[in-house]
Amino acid sequence: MPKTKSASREALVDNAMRTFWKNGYHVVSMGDLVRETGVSRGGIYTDFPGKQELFHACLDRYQETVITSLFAPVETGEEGIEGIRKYLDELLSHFRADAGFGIGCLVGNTTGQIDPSEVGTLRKLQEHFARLKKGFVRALSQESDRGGRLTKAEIDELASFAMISVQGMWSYSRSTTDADVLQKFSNDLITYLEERCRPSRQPS
Amino acid sequence: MPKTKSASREALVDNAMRTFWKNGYHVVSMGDLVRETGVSRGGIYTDFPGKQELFHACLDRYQETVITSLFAPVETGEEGIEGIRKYLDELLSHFRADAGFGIGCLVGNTTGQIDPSEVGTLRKLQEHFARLKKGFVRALSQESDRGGRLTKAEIDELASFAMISVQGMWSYSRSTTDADVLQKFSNDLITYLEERCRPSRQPS
DNA sequence: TTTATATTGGAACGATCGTTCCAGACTAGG
DNA sequence: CCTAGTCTGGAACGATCGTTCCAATATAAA
Repeated sequence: MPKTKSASREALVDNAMRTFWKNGYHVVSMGDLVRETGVSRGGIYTDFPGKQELFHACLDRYQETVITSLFAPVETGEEGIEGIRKYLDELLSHFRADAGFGIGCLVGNTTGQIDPSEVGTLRKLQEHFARLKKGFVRALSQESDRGGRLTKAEIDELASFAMISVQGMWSYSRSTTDADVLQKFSNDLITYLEERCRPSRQPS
Repeated sequence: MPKTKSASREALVDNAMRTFWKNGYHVVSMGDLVRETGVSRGGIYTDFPGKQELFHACLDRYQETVITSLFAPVETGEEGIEGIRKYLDELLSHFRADAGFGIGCLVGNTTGQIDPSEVGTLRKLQEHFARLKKGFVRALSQESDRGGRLTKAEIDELASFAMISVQGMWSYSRSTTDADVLQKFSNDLITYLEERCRPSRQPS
């Protein structure tokens, strides 16, 4: 029983993920996927029951590869807010590498076009946001342990703030070519997080 | 020559706007629009050359009605950051009124599914973001004149930060039913803006 | 009422959608 | 060589898309 799959089959999900990422689920046709992945219609349908299941696999792959890589400084690092800064710097260098309009975040893009009744997709989006928030909680806790005095509730709230703000940054990146604005946004966010974590600040 | 258009024709763009807003441009079919607007196919095509032009009219209507109303405390008020707070409060009450998943911002949702080569649509999105930023610049300038010491560049940067963050808030509102998280986000954003505007804060 | 215009609802068009199917090409082992 | 299993490329399906068209209907002016 020959098991060797062709090279194109190995990259099926990766290439499909990029296509969905750039153009959006509903715009991408099976013909587009055949062209962009180099896999025939028959090949795609032997691996996946349909377009939606392939898309779900792309969302999973997005988590396993893109997010795991980019989010590592926050998710597995030990540097507190500095890890968040490194995460944002990586996002910005990706944007600059595109040299034009960004493609945003696959999950964020999907959020704006999802029917809430598609619970399967919706849950994947929610898991993504929960993952980001958890990472921020982790990094902010490290920072707080280093001398801050934030309560768990305050850390939780601040992590949500960071997650939602970054969501906006990636949404906006799809309609601008100005890397400076995104860079300054990143700087401001880090500034805010640092101020909130520093014990020096005292409300009257 | 009878000029009176039927009541349904008057509301054509309004109802189409809500349908696009909730479900997204590519998901909404002409059949959906006929059902949701109560206007016949023929009627729609006498008023607009096609689906895309109707959508553009919806984006314009969104600016004229929704944004003009919600953004008024920022855009025409004289209350500085307090105007921004009122704007965010209105957004939140709209979200709570939906009692479920929010529908986000029509422009934000479109951002995630637009092909950058559709320059007509893209420019409308950019004009929206520019409008929001301009409003925030206005409100922050009022606040700064009231005793702050921000430079024009700092105000500009802070306005961009607010615009992008709010964008994230609305994107996230489509995948959550938790109004508290959005409320806290709003509070945090206002807190940050106030801190930056207050002259009392001195970097070492 | 008659006449002219506005609007409807639905049939119908070609294009394209997601999906199915399969004859032929390819690959590896005997 | 032959055989068995895998994959391709494209034809073809029914459904639905945006769009066009028009006979029938409703409306308002004369």
